[in-house]
Amino acid sequence: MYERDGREFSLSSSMDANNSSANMFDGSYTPILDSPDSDDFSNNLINFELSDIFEIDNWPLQQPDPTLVPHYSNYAANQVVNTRSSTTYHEESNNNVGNSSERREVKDKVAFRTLSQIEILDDGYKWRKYGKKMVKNSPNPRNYYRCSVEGCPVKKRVERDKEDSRYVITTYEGVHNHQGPSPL
DNA sequence: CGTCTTTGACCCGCGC
DNA sequence: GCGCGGGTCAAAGACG
Repeated sequence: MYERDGREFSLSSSMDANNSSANMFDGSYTPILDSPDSDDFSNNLINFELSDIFEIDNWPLQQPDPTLVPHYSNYAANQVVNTRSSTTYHEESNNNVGNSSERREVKDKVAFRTLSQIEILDDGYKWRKYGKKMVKNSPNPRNYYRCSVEGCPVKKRVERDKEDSRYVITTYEGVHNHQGPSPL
């Protein structure tokens, strides 16, 4: 359970969709629209709003392309990554050691900061959690997920913004090597 | 019974 | 070399 503003609510993964107590989320999905332009695509909002794409470390900060916002709001990570890959930061493996360079050639990273009360935002892919760490200078843990599809290199990190825990920061790394957000 | 989560241990890079 | 912080592994447990 997660507590905020005196209320408490549960954190759910897509795996919990058949949880009989699903209606504990009543009222939690209300989109918060802080941009008047967002009305056009507010119907696409599921249970969060993309607030911005933000700079991590020394990534170049880019303004979100307004035409892509509907994609963002659907949290279709593959579309976002693919769309931005040509202009976005590419991590290069300068430290190639031996033959380890194959899996580390170029990775696309994209980070979202979303206003959401739940942390596990269903982006259509199936994720397997493989780690959880407390991060320094933040009261919130960071969760590590890998795409469940065998051989798919995509990972994501999910944590709450230490500055404002109403926000969830999700960082995707890599590109799915399989089709479709519903591989199973 | 297979799949996924949990959680402490382990690894590794980096700064001192 | 050592400690710290971030990321990952993997055994054990939970769960459907």
